[in-house]
Amino acid sequence: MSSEPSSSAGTGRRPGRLSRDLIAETTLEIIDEQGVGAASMRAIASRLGVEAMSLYKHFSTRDVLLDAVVDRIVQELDQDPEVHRDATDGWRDYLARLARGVRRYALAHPHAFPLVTTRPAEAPWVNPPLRSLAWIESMLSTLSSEGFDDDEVLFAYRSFNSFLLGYLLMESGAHTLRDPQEGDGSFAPSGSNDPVPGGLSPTRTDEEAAEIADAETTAEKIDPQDDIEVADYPTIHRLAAGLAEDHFGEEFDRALDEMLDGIAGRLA
Amino acid sequence: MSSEPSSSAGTGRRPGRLSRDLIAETTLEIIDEQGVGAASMRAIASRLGVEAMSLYKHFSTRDVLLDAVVDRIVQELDQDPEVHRDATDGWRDYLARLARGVRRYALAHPHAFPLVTTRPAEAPWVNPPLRSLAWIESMLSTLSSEGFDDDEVLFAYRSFNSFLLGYLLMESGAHTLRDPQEGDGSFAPSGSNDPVPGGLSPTRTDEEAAEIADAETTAEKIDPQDDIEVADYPTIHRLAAGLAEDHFGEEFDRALDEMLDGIAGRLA
DNA sequence: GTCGGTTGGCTTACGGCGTAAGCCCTACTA
DNA sequence: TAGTAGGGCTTACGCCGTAAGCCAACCGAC
Repeated sequence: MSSEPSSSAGTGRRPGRLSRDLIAETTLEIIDEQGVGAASMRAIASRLGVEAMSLYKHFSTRDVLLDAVVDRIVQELDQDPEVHRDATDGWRDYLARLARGVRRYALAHPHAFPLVTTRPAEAPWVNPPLRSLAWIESMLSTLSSEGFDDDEVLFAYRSFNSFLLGYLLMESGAHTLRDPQEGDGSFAPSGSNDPVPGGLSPTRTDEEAAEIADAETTAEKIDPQDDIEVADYPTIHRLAAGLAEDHFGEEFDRALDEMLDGIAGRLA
Repeated sequence: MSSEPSSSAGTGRRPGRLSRDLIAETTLEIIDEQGVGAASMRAIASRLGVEAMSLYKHFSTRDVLLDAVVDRIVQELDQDPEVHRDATDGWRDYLARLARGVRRYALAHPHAFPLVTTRPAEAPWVNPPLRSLAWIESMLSTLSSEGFDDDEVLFAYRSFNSFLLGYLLMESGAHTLRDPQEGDGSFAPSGSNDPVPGGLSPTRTDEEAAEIADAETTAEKIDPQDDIEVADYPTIHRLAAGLAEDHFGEEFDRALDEMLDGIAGRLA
């Protein structure tokens, strides 16, 4: 008696409430808020006020659903007014706009970005972070029509992908840290010959791999840089402040420019 | 009566058989063969001839075990004779050797590499693919002693990380594809407005995110490039052969060189 | 030699997961 | 108005990570 906004009475079972889009959107919400691991079929269904098995009427498998979430993220490029579908202002402008669009969606969904980057592709050249045949086609044909020969197109494609992949994974990774936990804040030595005293180590964080801690409220407690053994890692300690600083914004544009220079330099 | 090499009889329960190292090594074996998702506590234990709960005497949690696996991979750098711990032949040689060492371990463990790249870090600057305080210290202090000022060290550190991350994720991703499945080989349109007919879609592949199909024997069946709608993606179709080609080896060295040029160009 | 403690296995059990199978109400179509 | 298909629900299975506790084998002290 309280919640049905639309037509006839409705026992709460009205068909058609669910749809692929609605499910994928809700899943993305959960991932953004609590990480990939929290997006279980039961959790997604429950947020939709529905039983888990109902989702299977729309997605044959959780993997397929996650693929749809990835698609949904990538498709944010279609809505991005800054991103152009063709090179009206030259290939450089086209690629720069595309790159900034990708960065925008990567930063909008830091918990989901590892999904975009690591989910296995259907073919070896359907690369993250584009991951959509339509956008790949757009990029290849645009460069082609800008006078790139085939080798140059392929070189640009691979440069573009690996640059964005690396930069954005680094940047989004820096924002989604492991849960720092309460008690001892010491790190595992990890690099050298570690005898490992006992069972000191972090806690939960993720499940399979790309799952990332909730973080939400972290970001302050991470700085006790005196936790690190100063004697063992003097340079890290000296540069700690610089390492923690976030120049990603400015540096991205500069690095992007250099990557584009590299492409330009390869043109005949 | 058959398998005990060492001391007294042994009912098969002799303590000390298990160790952190042995467990981590076995886990890495399973991951290399069958992907991260296959490395369940029960599966690992069973390969060791032991019950799952016994592993918890050595690792408090599966996550901690996976961290140890990542450490183990990164520590392959320590054994790599091509990688030097200091810049006896200059910083360029040092970084190039380090980069090639990282590439070596990335390609040696393509199923595990996404784990290295996406596992949340303890601090925002403990970046993949180095992920070890000892190696980070080594790199920072080496560059420092080579005359880099602090800003230059940090710039080099970030360039190095993001370059390797992007390039190697692209390369290892190209080798670990989704299971192509038997029946219809058509892709999901994914990019444009896809109405999506029914439930056609791939099968199993992964679990959380970084899990990747077993692949082992794939790599042949991936080429039916006529599956792609030629009309919709003419440029992809035209470039399909080039896209499928693998120049990663040569291109890595060239791209690495350019990245190092970029660092050199930033020096005062 | 015996004996207590510690170590490193094992057993049991719980709740959550993805999902196969099948039911049944509702809404649309003829 | 009957028939049908779609979209929910229920039940159940086998796997997962792991908490709790048990017990044999070893080890150092007497």
